[in-house]
Amino acid sequence: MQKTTAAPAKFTHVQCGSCPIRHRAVCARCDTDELERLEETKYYRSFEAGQTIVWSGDRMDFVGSVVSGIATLTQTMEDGRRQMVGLLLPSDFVGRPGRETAAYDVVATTDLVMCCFRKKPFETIMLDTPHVGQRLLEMTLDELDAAREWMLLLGRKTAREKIASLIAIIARRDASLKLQSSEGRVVVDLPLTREAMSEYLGLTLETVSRQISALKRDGVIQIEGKRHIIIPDFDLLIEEAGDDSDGGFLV
Amino acid sequence: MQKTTAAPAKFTHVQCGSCPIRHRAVCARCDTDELERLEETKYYRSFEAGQTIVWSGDRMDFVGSVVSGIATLTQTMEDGRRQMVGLLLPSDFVGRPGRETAAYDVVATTDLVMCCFRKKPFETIMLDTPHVGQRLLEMTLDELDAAREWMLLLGRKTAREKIASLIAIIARRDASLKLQSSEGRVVVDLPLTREAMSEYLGLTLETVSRQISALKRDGVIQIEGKRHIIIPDFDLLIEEAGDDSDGGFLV
DNA sequence: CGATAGCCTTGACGCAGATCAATCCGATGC
DNA sequence: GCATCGGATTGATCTGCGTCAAGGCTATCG
Repeated sequence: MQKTTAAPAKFTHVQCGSCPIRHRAVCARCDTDELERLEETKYYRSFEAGQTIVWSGDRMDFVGSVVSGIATLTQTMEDGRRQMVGLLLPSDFVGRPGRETAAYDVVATTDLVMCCFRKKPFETIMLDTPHVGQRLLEMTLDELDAAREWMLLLGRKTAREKIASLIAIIARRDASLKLQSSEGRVVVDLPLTREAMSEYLGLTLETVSRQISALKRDGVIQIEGKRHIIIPDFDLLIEEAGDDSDGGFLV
Repeated sequence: MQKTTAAPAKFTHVQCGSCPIRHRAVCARCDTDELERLEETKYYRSFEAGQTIVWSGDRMDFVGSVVSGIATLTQTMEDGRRQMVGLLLPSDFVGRPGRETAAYDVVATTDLVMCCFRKKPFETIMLDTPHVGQRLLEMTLDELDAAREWMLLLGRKTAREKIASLIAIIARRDASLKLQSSEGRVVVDLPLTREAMSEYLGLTLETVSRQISALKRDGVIQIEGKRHIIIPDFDLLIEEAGDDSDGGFLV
């Protein structure tokens, strides 16, 4: 057993880059064997596009993070109205330590790979290894900020603004993963169906479709096929989104 | 200097019952002097109804929790549209450790007392004293759940359902503080103006007013004055709220 | 090749909630 | 007493988005 000492090293103990554990790379305080214990319980799971990972209310005995693909968290009312409340892109975390059952439907909207830990051992590690909890707190605070931005969108934005916002959000997340902006012009592949977009935005899918057509007609975006979108002027899109958050492409 | 040992004791080191520190009561691992260091930086602040505590974007060098009164977090778009994104009742926490400036307008909607800590020392304590971070993680996860419930409300509920939901939410929070339910019949004092309610719900204040009148007309609620509400049958209110979450009065 | 299925688009129409405007009610001050 | 002011109510009208319905595009399969 050895202590890792001193300066932040470019060193990732856990190969999967998306886990909260990743943060160890800049933590000089944790024992290797604590992470090793966690490693033991780690496993990967794959899901097909459209597959439901857990239903709201069902037992959920793992936590984990998305390695590749897209998943969504969705709430459903008795009469079937659905609202997406979480969009999980690669590196996002799912699962609440300390909760037995899922609070939302978790659905893979594309083919998906997740990196999972069984919940019990994960909770133990969290208690023993402060920086894991600290990392998780950071991530949760980020989620909360995103949720609040999302609330503004749901409560006050028009359909057109909602669509523009969603495209911008995905473009930004996309770019922060695989840097590809070339001054103003940005390209995105929407990873969501029109229906999924409508569940994200609190609209119907017809309205989503109409507004996308409108943005296209007005030259704010160009479309190839159904999902491939070219944004000639990102600042213009941001303007359409009615966003007061700083308009830069990379925040 | 002494270690607190062994079993969870009914013991609150910090008199203010609302701090994240409160959790120490059931933590056997922290040094008293760590908390004492924190105590040193603790101070109380009072605000008058209507006073803005910080503006979005301004420097915010403290964190803290509400002791008494109500505060709100609100986002504003350039053209003035406003959406509330946080409702802070007694015991709720404000402020993100690690962030320099406020991300939202924080406004006292009633006379308010807050228990504050300067941010820097608080962050230090958080690093040194794991259970404080753990408690904060729990609280943040609760906030996130609340935000997601709120998103369902904003995205999919009708005006009538939104009003019923808000009344139920406040009644529940109220009751969990000062137990006062008497089987079915519940009494609440709304701590918000119609305008604040409209900012919470993503509606106009006229619609709020109309829907409250409608619920009154239909016997779902009774009203004395402007703000004092009697709910003859809480289950009926829950039904009006379209809530799938378990309908019990105390969750 | 045509048939089926999933996803998307477009049109016609109706309604929930926004907007604009007038009035009311209770508290506070002179 | 009356005037003022902030909050709340109520009415009349307008409109953005939902609803219902028809049809198009592309991929997959027989």
